[in-house]
Amino acid sequence: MPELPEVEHVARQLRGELIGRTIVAAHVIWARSVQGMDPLEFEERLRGRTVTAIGRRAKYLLISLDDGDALVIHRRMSGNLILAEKDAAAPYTRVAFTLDDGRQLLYTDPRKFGRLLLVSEDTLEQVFAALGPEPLEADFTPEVLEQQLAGRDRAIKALLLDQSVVAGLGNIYADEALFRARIHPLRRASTLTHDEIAALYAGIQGALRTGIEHGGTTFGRFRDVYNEAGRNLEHVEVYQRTGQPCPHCATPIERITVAQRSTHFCPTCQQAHQ
DNA sequence: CTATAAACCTGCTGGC
DNA sequence: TGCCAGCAGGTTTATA
Repeated sequence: MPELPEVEHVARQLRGELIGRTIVAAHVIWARSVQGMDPLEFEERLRGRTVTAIGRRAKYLLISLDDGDALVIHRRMSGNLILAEKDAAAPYTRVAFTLDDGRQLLYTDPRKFGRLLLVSEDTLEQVFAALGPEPLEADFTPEVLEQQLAGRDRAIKALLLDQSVVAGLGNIYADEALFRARIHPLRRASTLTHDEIAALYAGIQGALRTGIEHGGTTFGRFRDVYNEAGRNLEHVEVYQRTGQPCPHCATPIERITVAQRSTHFCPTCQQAHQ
């Protein structure tokens, strides 16, 4: 669920709420939500730490701490970070942090797929080693995208979901980016023209920026730090709009399966062969 | 390199 | 109304 825009939105909210706050206590309720460390050690190392910065890499949220460690959170399918009052409870809370102002930061996750890691700053590089370029950073250019796709013979939709090709796209924004670029999701990457890749580049950035602008896309469970849904669903053009008219040509949107993921596209605007 | 399946989990939806 | 199969935004690992 949380793709780059949803993580970015929450990162921006937390930046205003968490920097300078001290974690008075951490409480792990579902042990497997903590990766690579005993939950007791996780709780101990977090106690008394002050938040110095909030960052994001791909779909990972980073909470930097005053001892040089970073709390890294990947919410996978159903994780949410919610700010709550002192004694408030949220359903499916897996890890709870008590802050020095009395409030709590609750990690909720019905499906238990999400993971929290506590790592030293110099270990971060390893955690992110397999990630491709950050699509909204200045060093991501159409040329970089072209290079990432060069010689690849897979369906373009599958490659957009591959975090080592471009980091941060998920099923929603991959479909949206392809629609914006008018590229059929099953096109082999190696058949894309220079111009099509340029259009795809613009589509990726446009879809992500629109998502961030509207506080992320809530389809199902995504909530922000204030437990509010994202507003981007009404700005989505093809995702989950099977049978509805294409916003560009009114042809009904179709749904197929690509790389085992539901995929939505306009059969008129996104032709299999240009 | 590519493709596919399964695993990790629970909740929701649609069909009967 | 009740039950059950199938599906869900992600990633990793195994197998072919």
